[in-house]
Amino acid sequence: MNIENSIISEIFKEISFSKKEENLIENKLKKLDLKKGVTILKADDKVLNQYYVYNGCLRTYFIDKSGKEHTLQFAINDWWISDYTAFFTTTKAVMYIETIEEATIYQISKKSMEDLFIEIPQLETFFRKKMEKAFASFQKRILANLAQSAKERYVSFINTYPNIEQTVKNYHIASYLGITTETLSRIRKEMSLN
Amino acid sequence: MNIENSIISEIFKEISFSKKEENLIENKLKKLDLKKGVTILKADDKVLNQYYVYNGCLRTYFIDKSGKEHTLQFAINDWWISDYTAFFTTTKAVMYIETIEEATIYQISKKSMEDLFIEIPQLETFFRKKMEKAFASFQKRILANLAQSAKERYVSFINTYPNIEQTVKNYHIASYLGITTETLSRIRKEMSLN
DNA sequence: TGATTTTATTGACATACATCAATTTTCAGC
DNA sequence: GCTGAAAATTGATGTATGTCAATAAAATCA
Repeated sequence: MNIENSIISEIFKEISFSKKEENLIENKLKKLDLKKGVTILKADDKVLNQYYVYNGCLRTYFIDKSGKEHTLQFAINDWWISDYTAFFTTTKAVMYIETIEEATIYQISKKSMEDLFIEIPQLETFFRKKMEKAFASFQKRILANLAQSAKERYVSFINTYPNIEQTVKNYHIASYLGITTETLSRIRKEMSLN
Repeated sequence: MNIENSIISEIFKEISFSKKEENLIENKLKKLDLKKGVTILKADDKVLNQYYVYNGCLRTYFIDKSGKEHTLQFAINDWWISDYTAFFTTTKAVMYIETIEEATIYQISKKSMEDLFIEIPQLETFFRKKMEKAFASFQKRILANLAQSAKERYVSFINTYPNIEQTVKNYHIASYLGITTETLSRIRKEMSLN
């Protein structure tokens, strides 16, 4: 088993492929080694790819009309990342994607995915299930925004991503939670007192 | 073509089925005629089904620990509705679903869907694409909550659902936008002055 | 290691929105 | 059309979080 095949079985660990299928997939994946602070997608770009994070950390963010950044998602090992709205609807990106630390990712194009879905139907099921999970986590996030205070959201954030504070800046977390860095700082202080 | 088949071609209008396939689907769908104010799903219920809204209006909402309701979604003609997080993960509901006005809906179970996906692969594609759209609208909603004021969110709400104000109560809209009815009332007043 | 830049913290004050209580308006059922 | 209940509005006031400015701490790099 060569390196690429072991990656394939790592990415799609739920599925076992024939040698032929593995080769098919292998030809569609492109490995990218990225330094910290690299932007791989900008607003208005065409969104042709999604990315599998092998290691490192990336984030997607949105810049609103007043110039403020809002983090939609962090992606670490074994997560998929893209501007999915644009990716699915074949419209232009509204999001930016950047590496927060050095990262190795695998790129796959929409076209390749559609081809693969025809050749290997289990892949469609695989991505449908990934989508279902991502959908569920977005739902949870919407409910959290509606029902919880900034402090409560911060607490569930650090429970959900226990090690992420070593990697990401406070202003990334604040922009994910929908608060300012000052407010986050005050919440952290208050928590450290109790 | 009997009544049921015309419903099937209405629900799955993008797909053309063989007679045999139509019969397969027909046997999995159950029609429900519901009065206004009927709850079809409660928190802690097992979520075995999703529902296609033929007409009328429903909403899914969440009750937080302080007893407040938060509307996640409205569903009108040609929308699918369920507590998807629970539906996908086969866990218990956290959401409630109720009719806001008289409605006709079609129920399909998770088990039936899985069976149908094997028999009719285009159905898996159909639902994957529905899921992608729903995912995109959730993403939009998260970004709106992060980036927009209550007034801006209200304006985009009435643009997205232009006729819904005739059907739903202000407190439904407020609970969808994450504000109180009083604040919504003040926003409406302010808008009527300009 | 020290210099410089980036990030985080703190304080004073502003503001959007919530809360509570009192009306007013709308709606449903008779 | 009348009556009571539900929904919406309004006013007074409270609070969580934002904004702006200053400083402190941490990270980067020559």
